Amino acid sequence: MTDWQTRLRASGHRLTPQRELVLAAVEALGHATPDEIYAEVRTRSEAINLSTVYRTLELLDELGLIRHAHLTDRAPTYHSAAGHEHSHLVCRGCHEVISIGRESMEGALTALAGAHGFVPDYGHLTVFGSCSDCARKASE
Amino acid sequence: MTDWQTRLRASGHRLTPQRELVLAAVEALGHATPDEIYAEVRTRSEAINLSTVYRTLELLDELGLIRHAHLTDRAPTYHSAAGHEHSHLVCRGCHEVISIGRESMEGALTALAGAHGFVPDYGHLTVFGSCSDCARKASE
DNA sequence: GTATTTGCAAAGTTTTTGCACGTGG
DNA sequence: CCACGTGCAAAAACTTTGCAAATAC
Repeated sequence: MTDWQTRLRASGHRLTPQRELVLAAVEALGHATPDEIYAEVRTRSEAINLSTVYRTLELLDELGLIRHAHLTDRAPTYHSAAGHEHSHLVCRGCHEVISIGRESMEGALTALAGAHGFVPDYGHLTVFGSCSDCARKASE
Repeated sequence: MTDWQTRLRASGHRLTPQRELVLAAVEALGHATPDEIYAEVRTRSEAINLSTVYRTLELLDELGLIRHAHLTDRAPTYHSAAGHEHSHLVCRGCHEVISIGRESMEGALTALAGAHGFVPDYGHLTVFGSCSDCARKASE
């Protein structure tokens, strides 16, 4: 039995095809909105509804099997929690997304956060700004 | 003529009572959602519509007269750009908001961001996590 | 068998848009 | 005057919810 199956059962939830499909779609897509995940699942099977996608994402997020971050000012995006935990730098100009390993971001923020007794959620952290190209264009 | 009036005119926009009211409400409220700003303005005058609040907030944000950040997973909140630029630490447990001066956050992130040629928007940055109280409760 | 989960449809929330009227410069 | 801005109402985008039928275990 794989880890996600174990975790679902251990928390008193059931293994359903829909949950497996949603989890697979999130892992396949990298960073995706609920709508994109729904579309991806639909290409593989008709057997799912958008509300189920929302409910499933919420559940998988609670269980820590996936994570979400806010890569735009609007929709949340979900990604696998299987890989390394990471933060994001997002360019407002070109929407480039740079992933930063947790260790790097933790190294940068630990002292500041610690001074306030605060424990950051690195996997959820998104820093908006400008990438080098867009910063250069803006200053010209 | 005050600064905000100058900036509006200089960018080819007009001085209207609605814009003055929205700006005053944002400065009075600290951190507020569009809805809260609308409610605040309504207590002072009937002469405004919710769509105008949205359009005005967008304009004032573009002009740099106000700023917005995401203090919850949902609604954006607007605040004055007149005070010192700052980032936020937000506790997921109790929703406490800790403001961090730009200099402190910049000190923490400069090296990391610079390594990627990235220029962070400190005034928009929100770090979610747990405050000391909630972190302690969670670990018990 | 039965408690959980899903599909469906409907409603809720938040934000945007088109257009005629109003108004600042 | 007249281009810009506003109110209004409608729609769009996104998410949640109630309930009966389906299903994991």
